[in-house]
Amino acid sequence: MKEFIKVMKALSDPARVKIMKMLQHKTMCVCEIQTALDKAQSTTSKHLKILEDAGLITYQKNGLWVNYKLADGTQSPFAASLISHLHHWLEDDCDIRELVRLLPAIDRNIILNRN
Amino acid sequence: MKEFIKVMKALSDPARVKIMKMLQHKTMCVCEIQTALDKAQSTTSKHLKILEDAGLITYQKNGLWVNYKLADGTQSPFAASLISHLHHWLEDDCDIRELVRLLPAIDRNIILNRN
DNA sequence: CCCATAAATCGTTAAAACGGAATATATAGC
DNA sequence: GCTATATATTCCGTTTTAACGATTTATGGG
Repeated sequence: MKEFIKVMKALSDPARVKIMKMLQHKTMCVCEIQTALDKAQSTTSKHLKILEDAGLITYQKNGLWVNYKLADGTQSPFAASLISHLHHWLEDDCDIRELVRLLPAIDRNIILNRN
Repeated sequence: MKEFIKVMKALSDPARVKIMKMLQHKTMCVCEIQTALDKAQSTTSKHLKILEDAGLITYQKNGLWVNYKLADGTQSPFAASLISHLHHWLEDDCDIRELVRLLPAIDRNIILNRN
């Protein structure tokens, strides 16, 4: 039950759902996600931790960057099921469409003014 | 998005999940649900309203009684999907098993000391 | 070793959620 | 219309959640 509640709670916040939908399209680092959500860095980091604790996302460190991606669902059958449903859910949601449209422009090198 | 969040939030509370799992076995009135959950009447009533707003349950009035049952999911595709998954999810959860085991003994007439 | 920097954690505040007691509403029986 | 009663709503205290700024941690480069 606790595991189930954890997954549901994780997906009960619009910002976290947006993160899931973005990661469906590409792996992203914290600063990219932060930019896309237009939230503080600490806030973004906390959302990511909640999703990770629920088994919905995983990360891979690469130097200073931490790259987040969708989990494969092996940690939790509930997470697995919801990850796969989310792939087709909210595809025509207005906010999500706009977010996805802007995704290609969100790049760590552009955000941090580098080439 | 709002509709999706509403469904997820509704299923983010153990008491509400328990209600869903009980209604999977039988239609129940508020006082029966209240007894099973061991919560105050107002608390129970509020949980039911949240589930109903999310399109997860419906009710039918019969005199003074209000009989709640699982929704058919026509109101929301998210609700529909989660209702059907819940049927097999948490079947071996300890608390749920115990709750279901006690279900046959939970009857409005017994609760209210009649017959 | 020191500096720069991406991300995580801590401290605090405001808003929302959960709980129960008390009250209001609605229906059945007389 | 009056009473009894099952449920809904209101009020209020407590806990949880989300947000941000500030600080800490961890890694790479000089």
